[in-house]
Amino acid sequence: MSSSIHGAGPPDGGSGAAASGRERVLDVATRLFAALGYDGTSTRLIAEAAGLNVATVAYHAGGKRELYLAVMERAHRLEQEALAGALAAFTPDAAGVRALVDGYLDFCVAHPQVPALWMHRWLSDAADVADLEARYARPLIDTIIAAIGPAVPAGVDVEYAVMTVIWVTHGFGAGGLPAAGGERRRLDDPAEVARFRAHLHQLVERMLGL
Amino acid sequence: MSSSIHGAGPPDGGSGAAASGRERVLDVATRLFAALGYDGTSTRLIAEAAGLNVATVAYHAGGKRELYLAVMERAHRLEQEALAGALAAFTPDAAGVRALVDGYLDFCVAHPQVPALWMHRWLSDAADVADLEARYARPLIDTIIAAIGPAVPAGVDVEYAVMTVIWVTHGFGAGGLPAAGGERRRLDDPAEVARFRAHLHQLVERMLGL
DNA sequence: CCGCCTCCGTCAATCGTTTGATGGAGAACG
DNA sequence: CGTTCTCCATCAAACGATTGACGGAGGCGG
Repeated sequence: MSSSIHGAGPPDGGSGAAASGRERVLDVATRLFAALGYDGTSTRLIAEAAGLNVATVAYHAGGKRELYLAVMERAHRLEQEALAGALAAFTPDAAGVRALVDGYLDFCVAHPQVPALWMHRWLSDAADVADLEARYARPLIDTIIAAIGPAVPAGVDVEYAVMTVIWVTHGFGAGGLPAAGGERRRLDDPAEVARFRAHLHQLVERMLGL
Repeated sequence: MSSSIHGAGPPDGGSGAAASGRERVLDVATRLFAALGYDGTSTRLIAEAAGLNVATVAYHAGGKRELYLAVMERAHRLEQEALAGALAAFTPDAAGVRALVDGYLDFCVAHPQVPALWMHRWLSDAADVADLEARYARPLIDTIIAAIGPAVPAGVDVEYAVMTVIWVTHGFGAGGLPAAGGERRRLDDPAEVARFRAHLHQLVERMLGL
């Protein structure tokens, strides 16, 4: 009976309005889920961070699980669009691969929650999360493989090569380089990003023999 | 003490060893924390899986947080000892680096919870976890850097090169290669491990120019 | 007897969710 | 015009369930 609430739902289709209502809930939830994980984030915390009541969050999101899946879905779609844009100008040579890798790193810098969300999903065994992976992550990987295939010489495992770039980029984006004092150097430090970018360039070039 | 920690003991692959008391609690908690994360694991679930009462778990472990830190500490020490053993026979050349990488992958195969525990720690911002990282993870990284330094040519970022191997290996160990159906191919599939090993060999050789 | 281990019962706190009610923005109607 | 009615978004309060933790009692080998 209560699930009809989501069906009638927020009519805020136009993205012109300021972040309010469901949009604000989604934004706050994205940040919290990325930082604390699913189990570590409570609906009350989301509500408090959004300046709303617990019931209002449930009203807009339909429930914690639905909210989490909506957050993941939006993040994946964002990533998908960024990749599509980068692939539109792709050429199967060294420069093209470098631009593609650069684009993905830029995307992670612009949307720092994505690597963390992906990593949390990575550690989950839930069925609905696996479904999300089959519908978004796997096609994304396949798209990249199909595109860069012509630029990769024989003898290289293209699938694991793509996964290598993703794993390394997400490792840096979500965790960063652990420094001596216990702090981390990651996406919010431009100098560190530049250093990692140089490493990533060299890594991809040598891995693919370009 | 800690006889089962050393390599001579059971490879803790999964068959419930008949350890009792604190040892059993630690084993069960390791498996659950790795699979479900800290927030996703309840003390009652640990107790049930260990065939003990909730209060008994608390008696042996002192509390959930202490139990988690003890699990992490033991896992890190395990890793540290494995690394020390591998570094004892290390030679600063291509064969030595390959053997080192092989040894770490073997360790992750023998102790499949470690990559997942690492990844969960990677995503945490807790102070005691950061302390754990400063006391174990960072020294481990530094040890590897100091050892392989002579084998790495100029122009390669040794720190990120080491992190690359760790990120990729843990990415494969904890998450695996996402297949089309939503399932994953990871450490429990020997054929997939062999395929990943080949990729890892090639990756390290080319990355380091060996 | 004591010391170690285990369990039962219970606690306050927090979890995700639901309910009933409130105020406001429009549409419908007179 | 004013009045009435209907949504929509929000809230305070409470629900049952579960969380981590604790005190105290019982068993048991010494």
